Amino acid sequence: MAAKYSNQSRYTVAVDCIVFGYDGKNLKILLVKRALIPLKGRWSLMGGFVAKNESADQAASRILAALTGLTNVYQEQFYTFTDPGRDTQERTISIAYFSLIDIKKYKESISDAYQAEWFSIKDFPNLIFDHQAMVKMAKKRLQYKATSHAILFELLPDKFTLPLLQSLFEDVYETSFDKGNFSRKMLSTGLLLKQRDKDKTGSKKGAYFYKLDRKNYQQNLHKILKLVPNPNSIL
Amino acid sequence: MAAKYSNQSRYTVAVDCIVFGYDGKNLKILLVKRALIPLKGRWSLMGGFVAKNESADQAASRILAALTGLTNVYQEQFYTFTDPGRDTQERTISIAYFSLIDIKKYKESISDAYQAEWFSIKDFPNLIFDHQAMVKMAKKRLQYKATSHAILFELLPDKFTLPLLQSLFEDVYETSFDKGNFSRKMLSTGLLLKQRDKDKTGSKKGAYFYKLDRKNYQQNLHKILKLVPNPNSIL
DNA sequence: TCAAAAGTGTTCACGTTACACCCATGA
DNA sequence: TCATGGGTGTAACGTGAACACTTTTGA
Repeated sequence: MAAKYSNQSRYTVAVDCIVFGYDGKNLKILLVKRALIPLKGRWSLMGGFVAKNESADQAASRILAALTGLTNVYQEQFYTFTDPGRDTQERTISIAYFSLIDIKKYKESISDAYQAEWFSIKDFPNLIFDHQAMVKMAKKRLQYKATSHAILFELLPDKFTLPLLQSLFEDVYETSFDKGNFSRKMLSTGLLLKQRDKDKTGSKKGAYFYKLDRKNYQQNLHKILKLVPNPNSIL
Repeated sequence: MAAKYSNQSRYTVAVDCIVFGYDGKNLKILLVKRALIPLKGRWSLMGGFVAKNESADQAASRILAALTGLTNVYQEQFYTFTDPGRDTQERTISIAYFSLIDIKKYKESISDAYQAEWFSIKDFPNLIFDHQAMVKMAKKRLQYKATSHAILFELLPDKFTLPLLQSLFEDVYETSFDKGNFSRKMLSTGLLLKQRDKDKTGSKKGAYFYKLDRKNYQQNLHKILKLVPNPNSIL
């Protein structure tokens, strides 16, 4: 075995996940009741420690899969929280991730091992440690990233309508957009494939379903800037 | 003393700094010869361990100050590297920061304790561990951030000319801009204060110096999107 | 037939681009 | 005086915002 760095402190390293979902009306986050001492039973983000032979990315995937049953989920590391006193039990570094999942898929594959619940991002309970700050930052990052990257689609079902997409954007940016301009802009990206069928639950006329064109998705991602109208006034 | 989390692994936590500078011609990074076993003497990023009673931000400031003598420097945490095998000595998490400094101020206050040298971002030696990946990612983040935030000014002296500013942007984005459009866009931000004197080293006519309006800087930051012409084709 | 939501068309204002042009000055 | 880089003017173009208009269909 190799020698170690001498005289250096070592800390536990955790991963915490802000799991975003969208129920058609509100942007939501998934919270769990903490299973560990201290603060056992309090609401917190889903998290866990980074094990010996895995990276933080792998830990985040493992933890999300344990909670939701889902794999191949959009996840992004966005900030590492290191305040010496942030965890009252012992010094712990936390690498924070946010995840975007289709809330319906979650319901199909939920694990009951954790007491998990969805809360509106606008109204959720007090969280332990610095988890409140994590949520706040995650939302900002999501807003920032989504101005120039087509990631919000990850929150929707495979088939979705333009009005639904618009209401998602409106909720994420807490504003409203002109429907005509919104639909033209989205369609101009070339990322959407129009389906033959319509969703008739929202109106009498019905709105066409669209699917994300996953083939061109990766290639077109870099072309898409300014998906959001008026980002200047928002961010 | 509080109880600890049992059965969890603990790792050393380091900070690595990508220090950017601009000499008037090329974007540069500051590298040092590693002082520690293993790989002692090889080129690497400036780094160090996060001590018991400091945050990673504080560690990054401390480490940068030790190397450059500079405080109050623009620094930004951008990614945490966690691959289990990234450090060959023992498992170490590294929180990476990039810093933007005025290369001339550095020369005034350099510490000789480290064997440090500036290298062009386009041509620098092989680095230890995953430091190569860190530099690559830092450059991308710098490009990304600077499209919408006036941070590149941190690389320039207090007084600078528009042609110099333009050549900096051109070097960062590896492209060229129309000088007329560039100057109008920069001036339209309201961030630049025209000085009475000119820089005559670059031309016979001379170019006016400008200063950053630090008073309105913070207030205007959020208003400025798309400082870079044609970001679509670049990023 | 009418209300309500989906979707289309059109105008106007503005910002960006490309490029021509003028300016200042040291050699 | 002329070459050189600094700086200004401007017409053409494209895009986004606003809003009026048409379409569809269940009640």
